[in-house]
Amino acid sequence: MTEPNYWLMKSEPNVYSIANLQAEVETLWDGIRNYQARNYMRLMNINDEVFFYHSNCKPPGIVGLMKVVEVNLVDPTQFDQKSKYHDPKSTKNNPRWDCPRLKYLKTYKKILSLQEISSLFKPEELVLIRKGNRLSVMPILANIAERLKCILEKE
DNA sequence: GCCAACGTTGGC
DNA sequence: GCCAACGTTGGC
Repeated sequence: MTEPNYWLMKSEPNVYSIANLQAEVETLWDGIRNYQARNYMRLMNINDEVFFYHSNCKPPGIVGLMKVVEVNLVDPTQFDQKSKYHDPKSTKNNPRWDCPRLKYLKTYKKILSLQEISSLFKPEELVLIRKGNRLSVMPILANIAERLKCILEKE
């Protein structure tokens, strides 16, 4: 089995932050409208671990850890006419968008900034630091995930 | 605000 | 299927 067990997901903290997740404990990771990101979410398994990345803030970086608790749930926002994620082409019988439910595990004491990540890893090791990467969900190889956790958990 | 790197749309 | 035009993400 070469299926990935670790992931990284981006969110803008002014929209949904690690503190919001900590307060909620669990959340449906809805609103993803990119097919590649959706397809990665479809590969997720229960108990996979997910790094929480704050984007579009200063500094951007990894701030916490989550766990997958449910997979392949229909994203309800696609049917919500008031939602910015409403998709008129999606039907109840054939929904286009689905998502996992994620559970809060921890907030790291210190953010691991994109700048630090870029200095510690090579672009071929992490999709995140490849130039122009716009994916909001991406797989992390197990050995890279272990290195990330080591760095994040010390101090 | 700029721009790189895609993704999406729609005419043909 | 091609491709031009346009939209989006997100770091800087």
